[in-house]
Amino acid sequence: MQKIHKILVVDDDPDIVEILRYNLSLAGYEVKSAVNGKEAIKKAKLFIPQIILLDIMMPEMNGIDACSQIKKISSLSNTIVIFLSARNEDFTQIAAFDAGGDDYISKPVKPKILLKKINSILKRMSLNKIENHVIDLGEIIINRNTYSVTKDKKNLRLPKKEFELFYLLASKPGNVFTRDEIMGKVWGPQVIVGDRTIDVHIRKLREKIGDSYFKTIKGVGYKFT
Amino acid sequence: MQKIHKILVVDDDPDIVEILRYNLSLAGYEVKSAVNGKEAIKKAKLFIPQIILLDIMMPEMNGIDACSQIKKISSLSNTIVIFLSARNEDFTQIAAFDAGGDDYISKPVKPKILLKKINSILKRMSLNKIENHVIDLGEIIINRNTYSVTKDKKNLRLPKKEFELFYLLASKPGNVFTRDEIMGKVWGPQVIVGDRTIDVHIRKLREKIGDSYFKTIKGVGYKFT
DNA sequence: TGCCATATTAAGTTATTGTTAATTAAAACT
DNA sequence: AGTTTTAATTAACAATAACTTAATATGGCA
Repeated sequence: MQKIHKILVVDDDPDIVEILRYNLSLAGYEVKSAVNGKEAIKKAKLFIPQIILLDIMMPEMNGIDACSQIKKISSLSNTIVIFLSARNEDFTQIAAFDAGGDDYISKPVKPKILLKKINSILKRMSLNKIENHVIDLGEIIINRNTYSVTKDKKNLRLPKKEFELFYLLASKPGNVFTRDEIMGKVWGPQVIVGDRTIDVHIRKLREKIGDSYFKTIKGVGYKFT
Repeated sequence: MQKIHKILVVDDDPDIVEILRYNLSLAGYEVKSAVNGKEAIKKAKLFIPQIILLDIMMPEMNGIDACSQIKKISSLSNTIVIFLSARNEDFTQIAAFDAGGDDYISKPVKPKILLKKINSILKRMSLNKIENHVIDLGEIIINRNTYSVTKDKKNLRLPKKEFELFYLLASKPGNVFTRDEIMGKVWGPQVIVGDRTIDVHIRKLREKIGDSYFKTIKGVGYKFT
């Protein structure tokens, strides 16, 4: 699964933008650019990059102010801001971090090292996501890739909704999921179904997996143990 | 819930270790140190720090080899390695990233900037974790995620209102909550119930948790101690 | 001592969930 | 496309757990 990562390069110096664009594109990234803070914010909102490389000294709006704004945008909460700047005074660097910046690299930028750094950041970001869609609880194994549940070495097939519900509950054993949470995650934010729908699905799970695994917390929700 | 983060400082120069230890400790981190790669691996396994600050040139085992080893240890999969080195050649930096390093900072290290950087890394790391609504009072643990109360290692289940009431009182041990406050927070601003209702719930808590924990302040309210 | 706030118990009430079966919707097969 | 099969949802009612209240008792404090 080779995901194409997106990078927004922000610098008022077209030469630097070009150098970065060239190197990053060559490395397989999707690159867009902006020439000042204002434009950066506008483009970031649309582009939703994983990484923003942000110069500090720019006309219209400087990088630090831009970063402060960007960090407030919820759709960009997973975006990393890396400052690139020739200004190496301590106070500038500190201001950069205070504005919510994730890293600070001094110019001149060495493309090879920048690439390594970006690579390591992206690696770490995707590590945090659960790649493995398998929940192994010893006697019960839930496999999302095959949509199957194995209990005591016997395989059983669950219909979609039942599976999703089971998968959700089993993702955090012991944790209570409210009906609203379940509704939102299994049925989606739009769908509205009757009150008893969840109950019935729980009932089927209790039938198939075992009564004792599913606990009702009245007035709150359900949990799997 | 102010979590104490752990940092392992690895450098063969005792002066540098001292400077870092001083600054990091002052900033509230728990610091341990090692003088070479071998020792670093051994201590990291036991200490499980969030961050390892790793010098490159050291006797016994250099930082790059140490990092390679560390990155293979599954209990340290959430640990970030930041290289600190005076060797600023490109190939050393690249080797550092290839060894799985997460960042590279050139010496001399400026403590203030290092702290900012560590701060930003930790902030990003803890963003991924779910908030834990847990009140830990030693012998009693109240967990809102699981809606369960553990007393003397025994688990007991409380119905919703009882749980909410207990959770509220235990959120500030020793603090008196007026009946109005309790009403508002447990029952909500709309709901109006009789005066005895609270008493009854307190009674049930005293039954289940222990008489002595719940003190009545006549004419005022209740407190948990 | 007598008042008033709180305790206690049990009974009554409500809210929430469980269950079964029937209905509708969606897939899977000819 | 039409039929069969399977899944999802809803409806109706039952069961139960949780909550509230009423009635009465207790206890602290002026």
